[in-house]
Amino acid sequence: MEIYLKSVAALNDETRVLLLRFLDHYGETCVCDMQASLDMIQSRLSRHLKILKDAGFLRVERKGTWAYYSIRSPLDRFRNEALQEIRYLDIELPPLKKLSETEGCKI
Amino acid sequence: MEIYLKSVAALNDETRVLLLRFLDHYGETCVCDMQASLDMIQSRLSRHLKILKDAGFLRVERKGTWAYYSIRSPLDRFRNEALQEIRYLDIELPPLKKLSETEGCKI
DNA sequence: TCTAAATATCAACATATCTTGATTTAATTA
DNA sequence: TAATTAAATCAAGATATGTTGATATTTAGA
Repeated sequence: MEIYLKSVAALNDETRVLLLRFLDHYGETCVCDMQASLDMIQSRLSRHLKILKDAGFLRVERKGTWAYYSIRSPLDRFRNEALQEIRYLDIELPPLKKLSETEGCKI
Repeated sequence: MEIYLKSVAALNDETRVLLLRFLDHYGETCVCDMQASLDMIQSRLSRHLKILKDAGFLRVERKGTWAYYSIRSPLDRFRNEALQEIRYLDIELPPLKKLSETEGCKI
């Protein structure tokens, strides 16, 4: 029950669906760039990323103070099917702001 | 967004997972037999069946005062994968009590 | 049409989840 | 080690969802 319900619960939120879509589209991104691109409060973003990670959808790699999130690969059948479903949704993605590469984040 | 989020929300509840598992295992069953078999309060059962139906997982057929629910077929890829996932869960199913066929329900 | 049985819906409360701002932790650099 | 930046966690209030008992609806039969 555990894993299944956790992954379904993770999928059951518009913010997290957007995050999955974002990372699926733009690939590995650091938290501060997501924050800038999605105009989302830091604690909120961090919370949802954690939920997605704990549910097996995301992986994190730390590089210094930055944390880079990306979609875990390979995903199992169910999670993959969910991601597929999300690809078909009519969600408008904001442009990616890569602050981290230029002037730094300074949020 | 609508349909996808609705179907995910429907999957995001232990009671509804149990109901899907039950109907997947025993096939078409009337509400009063589910009520007896699962020892579940009527309004609660009715609520969850409605949510599953509205999310595209179940169909209903009325025969007199009885309502027979069953898993809709065919299911789309995502819902089908979810059902598959549910089949692997370690859920103990109660035996099926077919009151409707014998003495009637009289709940 | 009155009654009864099966099911659906409603209202009130309980519980869970999300949002926000504040605080804490971790890593880097002076 | 002190200061700074990025990210994680916490606490409180707001919102959504589930549970229950009561009521309404639907259908069948006397």
